[in-house]
Amino acid sequence: MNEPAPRRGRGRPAVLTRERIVAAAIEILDAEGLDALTMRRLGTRLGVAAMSLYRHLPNRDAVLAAAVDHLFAEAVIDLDAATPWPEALARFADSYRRMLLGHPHAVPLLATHPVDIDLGLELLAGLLDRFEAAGIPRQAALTAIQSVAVYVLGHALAQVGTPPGTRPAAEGDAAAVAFYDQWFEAGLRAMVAGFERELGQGH
Amino acid sequence: MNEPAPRRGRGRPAVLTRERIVAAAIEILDAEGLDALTMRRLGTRLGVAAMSLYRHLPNRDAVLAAAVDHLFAEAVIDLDAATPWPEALARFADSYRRMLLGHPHAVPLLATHPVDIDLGLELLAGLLDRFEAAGIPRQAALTAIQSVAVYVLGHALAQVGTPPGTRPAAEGDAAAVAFYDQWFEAGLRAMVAGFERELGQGH
DNA sequence: CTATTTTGTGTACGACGTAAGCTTACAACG
DNA sequence: CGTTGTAAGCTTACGTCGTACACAAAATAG
Repeated sequence: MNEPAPRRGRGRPAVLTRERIVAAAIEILDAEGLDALTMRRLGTRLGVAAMSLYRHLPNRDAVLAAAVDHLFAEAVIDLDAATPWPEALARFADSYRRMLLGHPHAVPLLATHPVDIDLGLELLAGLLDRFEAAGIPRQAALTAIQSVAVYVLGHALAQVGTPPGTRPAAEGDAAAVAFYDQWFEAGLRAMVAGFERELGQGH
Repeated sequence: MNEPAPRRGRGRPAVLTRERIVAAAIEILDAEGLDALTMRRLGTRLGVAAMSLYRHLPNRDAVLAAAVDHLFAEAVIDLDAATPWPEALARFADSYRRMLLGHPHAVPLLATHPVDIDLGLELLAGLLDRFEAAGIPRQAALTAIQSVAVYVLGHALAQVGTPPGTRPAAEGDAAAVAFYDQWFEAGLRAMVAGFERELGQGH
């Protein structure tokens, strides 16, 4: 339906692209937050009327979903084929977390709009391979990966959802960041160690 | 500021209460979802004009925050003083998850609006005691508890955020429910086992 | 030049959150 | 009893949102 065949040539030339729209959406998100990401603002930023966006995406929610997919792609890592799965899993967690903290206003979005499932599997293929190489059944591998992913997302939600004025940050940001870093590491270590014990640590 | 002193007697008698409002909000949430929870609808359901609600709560967000606190209180458990902490932790996770799945439309809300911190600590006091009884430092206990809480929330987000038509549910709901149950158990077991190994399982 | 096709625009509608000022229904006091 | 004070609820109104619909503009194909 949308963006069907780019049958080039005919018709008024497009000043808008799905990609340009998504990029602008993420910029607004990062700069001003989710509430500021309105169709009108997005249009203004692209030098276009709000309604023009609807030629490329069916509604606001589709803009958000596209932004989610784009952001998730930022979290991919490439893994040396020699990396054992527990380390690969931890590296994925770090990378995912880094992406989330790099776009704090987008975290509630990622939490609410699950990434497209096929895209997700594609992006995680390299990680899945590390499990397969250790002879771990695909289902068990997916469980471990998803459990970690879910932990990382939940943790990021807690971190960005707590206005930095509140409790645990006695002083400035540095202390709060350290607090969350340590917490993150501890939970991640526990979970990975638990799976390691259950699945055998490879080869 | 709001609901200051219920200096009874004077003035027009109140047909509205904070509690009645919060209860109605949760009913709407459960029945029709977050988007349906508007001030006008909430007013209608209580037989009152939308603006009347503002006598009791400063704005819509306060309604949501109050609903969050109320829901979280549903998840408390009381623990036998003999329960070892790993079991207590797992029971908390189950209880928390049960509450979340009992209010699927509220899950994104819980994800976005962190529960009031003092209320949270109060509700978790019993659980914290189980760690203290095993001689585990408070900070380590909090890390473990919060890690589990964050995992549970993330998992619930994944479960309720995936429209049941999509991938893993080959048949109906039962299969999907079983899928998520098994995943949940596996991740939880891994994390609790990991903390057990790290903290010692309590003399 | 005309027809066709695609993209962007203008206008309009209904719903939202909520600010401001008004009305209503009580208790207290004379 | 009437008057007054006060808290609760109501009416109206404003600005903003997403988006349906009909139209204008800008290119190519014949």
